[in-house]
Amino acid sequence: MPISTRDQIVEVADDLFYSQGFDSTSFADIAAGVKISRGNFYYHFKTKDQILDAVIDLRLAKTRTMLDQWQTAGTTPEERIGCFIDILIANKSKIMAYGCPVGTLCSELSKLDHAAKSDASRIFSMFRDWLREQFVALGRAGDADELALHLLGRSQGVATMATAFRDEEFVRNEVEDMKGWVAERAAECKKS
Amino acid sequence: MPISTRDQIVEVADDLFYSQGFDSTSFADIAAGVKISRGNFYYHFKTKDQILDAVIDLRLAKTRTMLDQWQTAGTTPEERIGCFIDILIANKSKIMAYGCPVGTLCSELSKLDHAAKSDASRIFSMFRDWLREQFVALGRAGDADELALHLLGRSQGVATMATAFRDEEFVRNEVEDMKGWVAERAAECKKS
DNA sequence: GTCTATACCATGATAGAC
DNA sequence: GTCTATCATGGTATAGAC
Repeated sequence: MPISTRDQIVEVADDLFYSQGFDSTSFADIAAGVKISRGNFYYHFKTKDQILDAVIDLRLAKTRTMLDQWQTAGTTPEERIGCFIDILIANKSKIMAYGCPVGTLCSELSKLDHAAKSDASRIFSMFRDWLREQFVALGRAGDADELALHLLGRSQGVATMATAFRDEEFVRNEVEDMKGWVAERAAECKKS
Repeated sequence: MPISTRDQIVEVADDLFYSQGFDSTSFADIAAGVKISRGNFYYHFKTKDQILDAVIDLRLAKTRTMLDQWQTAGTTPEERIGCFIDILIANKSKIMAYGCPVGTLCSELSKLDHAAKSDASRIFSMFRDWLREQFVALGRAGDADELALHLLGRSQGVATMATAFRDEEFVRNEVEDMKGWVAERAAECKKS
């Protein structure tokens, strides 16, 4: 089954919104990426905001798929949380160039005071909810959400610093430190 | 002494680049903020990049002043590091709306692949160097730079999450946690 | 569903009067 | 140093032929 033009547009827009930012990506950029005319473009999407909505939906779906994969990839909650932490390594190059796709989109939409900013933060919520479940499974039902937010925040911080300093060693160190932190939370729990 | 038009332009541009982003702030926006015509504007700055350079210089100077104040405001390294952590509380409202001025500018300029992106990261370096000195003074000469980067990263993560979730309690919790972390680093040191 | 052509506006930037 | 007037470009968006 060939990929529909609409889906191609959303895929290209997804990439460009990440690498160039939402505001500075023009319809012409996207049309050129899909190799269609601008007129054809408008047949599929009437406004730029509609493309943004579609891109956010795509990212939500991709995130869902990824979380489901991690759910089966790891045999313990600690391993599954490790899958989350490891995306900083797996996507290192892109993160050093463009930051975290979720964090930078949320920040940009906040500055633009864009209507879709709460939709974008739902991608974060998806990670947050999944991480919270993992911490609950780890036996930390009491502070699972707090721990989830903390870890999400730390990964964001690493991404921002990686973009500013382009320091691979820092990323690796922080990833190890975060994994150690998770192990400590797990150990604290068994103790009590 | 009245403030020069040039300085007013840079001050207004600084605010707007923070609240709206660099790319989506137009010359018209800045001119309107200073209440001058666009023609007058071009007398002072020929290109948008020149204003960005001036804004980055202003932010470097403001950061320098702030760091010098903290240097005398705190009597111990731990207290001085506390001053850094407390900006998350002091600027909470703006951070929830627009993120960290340094982090979001670096991220935006990276996506735009702008020539000034390395200049912007020099603001981060200024914080990093100052924090490193504090950790050295705390007796952590061996891993001072690593600890400085870690703390800088954590503050960035808190800022990004604060923008996405607008959760004041999260910010307060993280601030307390970061201060506890600094106290632990100090204690580890006295022990050995 | 895809194209060309085009309207319209905001923006970065310039020229020249005062 | 400040203004008005103006230009060129590029971006969003629409109309209509194929």
